[in-house]
Amino acid sequence: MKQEKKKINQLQKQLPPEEELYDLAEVFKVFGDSTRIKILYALYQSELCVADIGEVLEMNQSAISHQLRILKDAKLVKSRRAGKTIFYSLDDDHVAKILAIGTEHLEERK
Amino acid sequence: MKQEKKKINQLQKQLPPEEELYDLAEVFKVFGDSTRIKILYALYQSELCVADIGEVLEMNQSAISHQLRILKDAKLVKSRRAGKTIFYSLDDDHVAKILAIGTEHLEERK
DNA sequence: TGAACATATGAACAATTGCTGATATGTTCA
DNA sequence: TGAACATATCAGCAATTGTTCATATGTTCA
Repeated sequence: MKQEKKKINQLQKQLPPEEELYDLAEVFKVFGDSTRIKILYALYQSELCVADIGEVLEMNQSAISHQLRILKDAKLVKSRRAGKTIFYSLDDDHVAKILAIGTEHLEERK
Repeated sequence: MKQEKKKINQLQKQLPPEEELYDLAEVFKVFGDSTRIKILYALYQSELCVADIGEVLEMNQSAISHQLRILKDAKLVKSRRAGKTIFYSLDDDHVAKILAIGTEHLEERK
């Protein structure tokens, strides 16, 4: 009993802080939607404006805009304005890495 | 215009197949919940039974069981029975890798 | 300035999700 | 076998999420 409690306590202490785990889950949540995954893959090929992404995914402008906002808040994409148009691109190379490992996992479990 | 259409078409073709992208999103969705992230981190330290996980996370048995089912379906954890008890552990090393890269991403965007 | 265009945002709705409490399944051992 | 224990599953609820439609914001150029 005593030993058991001790073990539980040890494990609890070894967990990263609550807030960090929460943030980590938040990042993955952003990857956890196929529309956003598609956007990320499209941007992996090339910088694109909102309208183009919409055409590639065959979805309306508003839906894309909403998802881009979420991706941007998560720092997965960045944007630059060129006149009326806003171009989006991947923010850092972690994005590609995460996609790659996810794919690897899928491959292996086949 | 013609060029534009062509570019869109190219991008569409370069995207991985719909189903693959969907599956990829499904995997990340599993990582996208803090309860499951906690379970994965706990299991990263040591193989654990359902009751112990419940104590570490301070959550009831039913909730843990449900999440373990989801993790198992996604092949992120595996289980072995020892009498009445069922021990869970991480299924493959991708899990740890994915957690690590996620954390890296969080670090850098601070 | 104001019309045209590109994008962002807000409200609303349907669908999905995580948790709870109750109960079912499976295992041990007296 | 049956009581005790460990885990799994089910139904139901509250909360969250993705999309749509309507509208707002921001930019260009005549």
